[in-house]
Amino acid sequence: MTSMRAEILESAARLFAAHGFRGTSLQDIASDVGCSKASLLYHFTNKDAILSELFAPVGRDLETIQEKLAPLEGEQAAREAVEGLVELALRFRRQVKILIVDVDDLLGHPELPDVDHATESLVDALVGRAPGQECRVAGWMALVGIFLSCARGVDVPDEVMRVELTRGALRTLGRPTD
Amino acid sequence: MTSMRAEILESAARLFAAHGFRGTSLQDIASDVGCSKASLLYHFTNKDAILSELFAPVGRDLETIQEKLAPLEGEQAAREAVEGLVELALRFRRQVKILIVDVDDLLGHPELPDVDHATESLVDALVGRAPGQECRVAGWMALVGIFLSCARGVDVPDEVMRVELTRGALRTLGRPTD
DNA sequence: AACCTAGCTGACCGATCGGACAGGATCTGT
DNA sequence: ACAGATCCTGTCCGATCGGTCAGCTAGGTT
Repeated sequence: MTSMRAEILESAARLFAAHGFRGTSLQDIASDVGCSKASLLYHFTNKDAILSELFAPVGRDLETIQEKLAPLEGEQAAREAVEGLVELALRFRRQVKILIVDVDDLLGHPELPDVDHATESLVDALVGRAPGQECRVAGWMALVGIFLSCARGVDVPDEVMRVELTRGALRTLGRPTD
Repeated sequence: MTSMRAEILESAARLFAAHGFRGTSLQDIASDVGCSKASLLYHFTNKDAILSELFAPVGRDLETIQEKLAPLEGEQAAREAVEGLVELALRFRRQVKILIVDVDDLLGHPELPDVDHATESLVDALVGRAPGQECRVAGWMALVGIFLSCARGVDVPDEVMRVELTRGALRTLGRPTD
């Protein structure tokens, strides 16, 4: 049997995905795991800590992407940023197994790493160099769409999805796919 | 001064946008309006009714789009569907003034018109005819992105946005823009 | 004056929330 | 056998939730 902590995280991720963070009570998680609510609060200091731990890798990955992106310029930067975000989205889906549902609710959560700001910086870096405001909006669409697609748990093999998302995002950004 | 009902709807829309449906209490709305919580429940039967009224036009518009889409085929259908959704998104932003934040939370709400199913049908009709599954995912991205862009309140003039979104969505769908 | 109605409110309700805490159960090292 | 640590739970708490209800107030009708 896996550890209690892991089970809690797994259940929490699934329930947060299904009903949102605010829509999932500690009792809901405890019932799903099959333990008491107090047991949750033994392993995690509070409800926010559960969410925080689920999102920790996301914050780190976003930082890594930004660091890799910083010295680059132009089309290469855009391409790498998109691929980085796709990578992140895929890992999000495979490993952490949390499916973002009420995205903005989560992003605005004070306990989380500053995903919102990090993403905005990426988008600025990504589409700021593209001609006009058109690509800015389209870029937002694509990037938010990437996360949302993963959030909806679109049932597509990872490899296929990777290519699709990368191409789709680049296409939306007004760049040729190859 | 505008009517009490209108003020409640306006405040509710703004607060739902800022903190989500579950994240906004009746007391929050009442404080924002400057009336008592009981007054809200005099004008609306319950909290769900407020949300329901805010979303009513969306359900009607989606039905209209579907009806117009039904007899069409191929590329024309895709184009019209996208434009219809853009139209909807713009009206969403201008008139209703509600900014969808926790999208899936709202879409899954039992009191709402079946926006989720309607949207899915549209996406199926829209990208089902495109070659392969690639466009399916990309289509999802684009459409969800359209709503999300409006949800984020991207500050772009309507006319510009309309063109951008239409082009962006069509481009993501793998169709030429003109 | 008397009455009715629409709009609104304070007080209250049961349910549920996140969280605190003391203590039971089990295991390990001595 | 004993002690300590680890893991887990039942119980309780204050706060807040959505919602109910009796009643207040002001304006119009008779």
